[in-house]
Amino acid sequence: MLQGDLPALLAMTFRTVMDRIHDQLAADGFTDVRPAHGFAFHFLSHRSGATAVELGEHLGITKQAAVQLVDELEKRGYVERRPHPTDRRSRLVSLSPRGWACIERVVALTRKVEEDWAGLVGEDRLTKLREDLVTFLGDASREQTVTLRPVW
Amino acid sequence: MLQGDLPALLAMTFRTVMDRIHDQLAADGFTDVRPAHGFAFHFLSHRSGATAVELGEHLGITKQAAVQLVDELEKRGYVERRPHPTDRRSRLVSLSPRGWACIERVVALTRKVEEDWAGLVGEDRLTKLREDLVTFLGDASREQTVTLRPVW
DNA sequence: AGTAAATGGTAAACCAGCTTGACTAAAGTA
DNA sequence: TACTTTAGTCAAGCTGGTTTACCATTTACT
Repeated sequence: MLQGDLPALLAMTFRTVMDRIHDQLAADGFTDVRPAHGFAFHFLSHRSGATAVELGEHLGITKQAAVQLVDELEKRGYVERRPHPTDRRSRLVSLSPRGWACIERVVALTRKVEEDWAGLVGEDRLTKLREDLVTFLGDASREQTVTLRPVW
Repeated sequence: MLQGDLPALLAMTFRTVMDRIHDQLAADGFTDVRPAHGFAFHFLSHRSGATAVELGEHLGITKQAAVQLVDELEKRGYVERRPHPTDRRSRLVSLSPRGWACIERVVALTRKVEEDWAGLVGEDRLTKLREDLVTFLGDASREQTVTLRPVW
């Protein structure tokens, strides 16, 4: 192991990070969150008060699947729903205190990973790595839509 | 877009590469392959003649799921099965000519991606990027098992 | 050699997380 | 006012896995 082409290395590295964060999250009592939830959290943390349809569009899933996901997150106490102020068909979804606590934990754990990596290769190389990835994505986005979504 | 923490960048970059390879593969007539198949192909290309159980272990799925996957790949002409020479319970799975053609195409497309990336940031930085990822994986493998498997 | 345990594969039921398609009710628009 | 669009619901179905149980063969042990 510990070799292979660049795409494989990217996949393994990402997988490793996800496993690590997932495990530590579980140790902190957040046992019922899947990676897909993380993307929902991230979206909701930036625009608190989104509709299920908007969430679905962002995650690249149907509105039905999005509603189902929100149902689940609501049942587990991570999000809250309230009636839309002007549109009586709609309901606004936002993070609950527990949801905020979870995403803050994820941010902290992510930062810790980056610190560890900086310790291994140095701030300088890590910065360049980040820049390079952004460069690749910028190049790709000329012909493809670049999204942050479940990988496969 | 085109920002975010390092794990998100890794995910987006990987996803972008996979989408690109998947699309180009489809353009070459390999329309019925999923990413998970790629891992099976990679495994089989290195040790031609593996059992379904071994494949399952490598992919991190049950043997039943592995057999199902092989059934599918056989039906689509990517792998062949022959009786195991010494163990009459078992059957050996290996890549068919079409399977080989597919994986060779994947290798070529992957190489093309890496060339494009080298063109964007230079051979030198790309090499360092690769080294850094290997470093991260090496570090992680002290406490976790690092595997090349579906990401989530 | 004889028997028990392990192993490769099969069969069937089930499940999660999505999809498609048809629908209701509210909102926007001509 | 009438038509179209939109947010969400309901129900059925699919995919890619899992669990449980099983058979047949091989391997290990005495």
